[in-house]
Amino acid sequence: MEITAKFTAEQIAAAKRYAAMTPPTAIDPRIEALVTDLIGRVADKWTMVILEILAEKKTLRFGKLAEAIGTISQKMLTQTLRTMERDGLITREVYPVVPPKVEYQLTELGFTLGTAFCGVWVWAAENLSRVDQSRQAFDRRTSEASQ
Amino acid sequence: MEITAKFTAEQIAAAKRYAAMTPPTAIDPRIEALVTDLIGRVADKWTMVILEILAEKKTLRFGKLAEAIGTISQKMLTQTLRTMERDGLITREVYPVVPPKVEYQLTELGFTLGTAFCGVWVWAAENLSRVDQSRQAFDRRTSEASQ
DNA sequence: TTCTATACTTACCAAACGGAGAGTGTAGCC
DNA sequence: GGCTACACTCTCCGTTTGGTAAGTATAGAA
Repeated sequence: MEITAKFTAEQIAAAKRYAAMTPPTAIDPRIEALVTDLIGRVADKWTMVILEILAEKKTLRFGKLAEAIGTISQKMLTQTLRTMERDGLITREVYPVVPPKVEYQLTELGFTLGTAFCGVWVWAAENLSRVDQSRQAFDRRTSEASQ
Repeated sequence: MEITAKFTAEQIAAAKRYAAMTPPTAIDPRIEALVTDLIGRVADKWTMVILEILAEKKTLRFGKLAEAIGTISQKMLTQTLRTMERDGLITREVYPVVPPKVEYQLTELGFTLGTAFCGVWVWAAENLSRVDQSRQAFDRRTSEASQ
């Protein structure tokens, strides 16, 4: 699988270890709510993309990051980076020069989150065509049904 | 401006191993876009919760599912379930009785996705307090800075 | 003096999200 | 005849999201 080249063998092994664990049952609902909330914030499109790019490129300036992502607006990039910094996923180093220079890096926390997401990424890559086929079949069924 | 938190020697070593093991790879951007898109759709709050509940309870009717989730609106539940069915994550079995009876189950695809997400779930549970501390520190820093 | 580079920041606006609440269909019970 | 159960389905409407475009700050080059 091509996509797995993005991750180290180590990361993939870690993801598989996680995956082998049975999902936790009976959990304190307050904790559960917090975890769900955290996942909700962390699991958005741009956060994942940035996590992935920074895992690969190590250190990037704002502009280079924007370039690497390709389609993101400045506003969203700033916003996402700020949130990630607040959550402790990345570090933001400002050089007091003109024109400004700011470098972003993953923290260890960000790195481990990337590792955890690795499992989802691999799943998505492996099952892309299956999902696609399922969607097509579904759409065919529903359009027939509506006639 | 605050400057970076430093990595431990261990983390730096890990990062170096990681760097050594990860040659820059070129992935078909179309595949990448599709995967990102797929993850984006699949990684939303309700999908994850439903995945989790169905993994545990195996088979549930619409009403019981709503009850198990607790806070979801009918509209969102219907919508999320329909999308998941389209993506091949769940099956929807309709019994032609009155009043209606509909049962939902995970497919194998849905089950494996739940498994993949388990890693993120575990990460979130393990790092909840670290993220929380990071946020508090960040908020303290920024409120100081704005005075 | 004017222009350039860079990382934002702000204002504005359209689209999407998502909740509340009412409506739908119908077999069987009272 | 009227009521109930269940799984939707639809409408209205406030909130959130996210894009575009313009503005900010300032050292150094031309």
